[in-house]
Amino acid sequence: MAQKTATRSEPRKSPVQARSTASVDAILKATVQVLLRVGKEKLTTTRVAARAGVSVGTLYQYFPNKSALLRAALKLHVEEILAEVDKVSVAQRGQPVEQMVEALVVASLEVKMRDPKKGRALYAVSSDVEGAKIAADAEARAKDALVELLKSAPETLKTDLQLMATVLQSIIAGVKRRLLESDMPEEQFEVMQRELVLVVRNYVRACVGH
Amino acid sequence: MAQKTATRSEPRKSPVQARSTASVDAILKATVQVLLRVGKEKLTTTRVAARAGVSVGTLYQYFPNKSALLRAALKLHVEEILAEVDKVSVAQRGQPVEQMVEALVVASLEVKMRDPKKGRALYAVSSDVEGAKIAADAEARAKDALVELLKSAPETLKTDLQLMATVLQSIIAGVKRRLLESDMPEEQFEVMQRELVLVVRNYVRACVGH
DNA sequence: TGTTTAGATGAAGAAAACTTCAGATTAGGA
DNA sequence: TCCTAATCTGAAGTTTTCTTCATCTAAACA
Repeated sequence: MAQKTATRSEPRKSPVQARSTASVDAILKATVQVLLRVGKEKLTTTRVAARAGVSVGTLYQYFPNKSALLRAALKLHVEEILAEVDKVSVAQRGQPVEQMVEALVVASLEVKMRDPKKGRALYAVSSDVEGAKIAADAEARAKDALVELLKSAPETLKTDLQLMATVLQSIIAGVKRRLLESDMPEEQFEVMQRELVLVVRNYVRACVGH
Repeated sequence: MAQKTATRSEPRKSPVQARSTASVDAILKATVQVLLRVGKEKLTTTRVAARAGVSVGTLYQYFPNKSALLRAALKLHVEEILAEVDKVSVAQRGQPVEQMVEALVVASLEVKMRDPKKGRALYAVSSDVEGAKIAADAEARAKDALVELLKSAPETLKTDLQLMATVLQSIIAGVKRRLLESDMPEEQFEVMQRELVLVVRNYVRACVGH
């Protein structure tokens, strides 16, 4: 008996020629655009294909189904952000903790705010079970990186680093989301950022064994 | 030409007899249960009706469409939580700020953690455009309440109260979400809560004009 | 230039839900 | 008890979207 719930996840075919790579890129880009314009509910594979300037068939050549397409788009976005924040992590290695977390805050908010609409659109996708897994995975990796970063600090931290990292992540994510959801003016953004910096500085200061 | 996109939002009919009220309640309860068991993607009106022990027709008598049904369920949940947190707000009126925010943190986390699965299930719904509006609305009201609460504090706060309230909300929400999404053991929960209390205490302390 | 392989197409089939409505049931009052 | 209004039922119509596949086009290469 053939398995009924096949639902493959892997791409159906790997692009080898240039034009196919272009197609995949266009499709992924179009996915975000459609998500932005009509929302997840009314996103259809046909619509995505049309926007990408290809036919549905082409889409299905690279993505086994709609769900996989959305997941791919989400993953791409998440990885991009992760890479940016990682960059900051590397740059801050060995610096004083307070400076570290300030840089982290600035970088985290900046990245998200560069394209708030994209963030919001993809955020809807991540609420699916599959999407949540991707987001959780990225968060876990980011946390590991943060722990390593904290380890490199000159100060002795009396709080458990795992815990600290989780708290910092949660706090930053909370503010990030708030900024995303309420599209506030640029000025409000900076005020919030300053405030968040204050919060995390105070927090890590409290974690330093004197 | 008749408008094609009617999509009414209001209930189709108001319950007047006891049995219809019971039906509505059952349907709303069933919605959450189905959401929990099969997720938003596979939630169908028929399935909800079946679980509620009524027929689809009955469901459509009170909810014009699936979307309205989900919205109603979300609203109910949000209002319940809001009411609980409001209760704490009233109780803390006039207390020192640090105590206030501690109570707020405890209450916020406690309420959400009482039924984490329900929270997570409904959270998926709120990512829809309509759902986001409901959540945002509730958050705005909660913020107003928080501002009032802060006003009643004996200390003089040098930071703008609107800003403070927003920051506090964002931070608490961030941790709340983290706790919801990663179902951690009870012990981890308490550690996080303690840490969050530390964070908000430090923050409000910094906001007090000495 | 001819052959082979990768890639693209889109009409059509299949599946899944939503939503309606005409008729059956039940409750409450006269 | 009988009548009316409220409520319930669920099969069937409608719509929507996913997904496939036989066929066509373009690229690579000898």
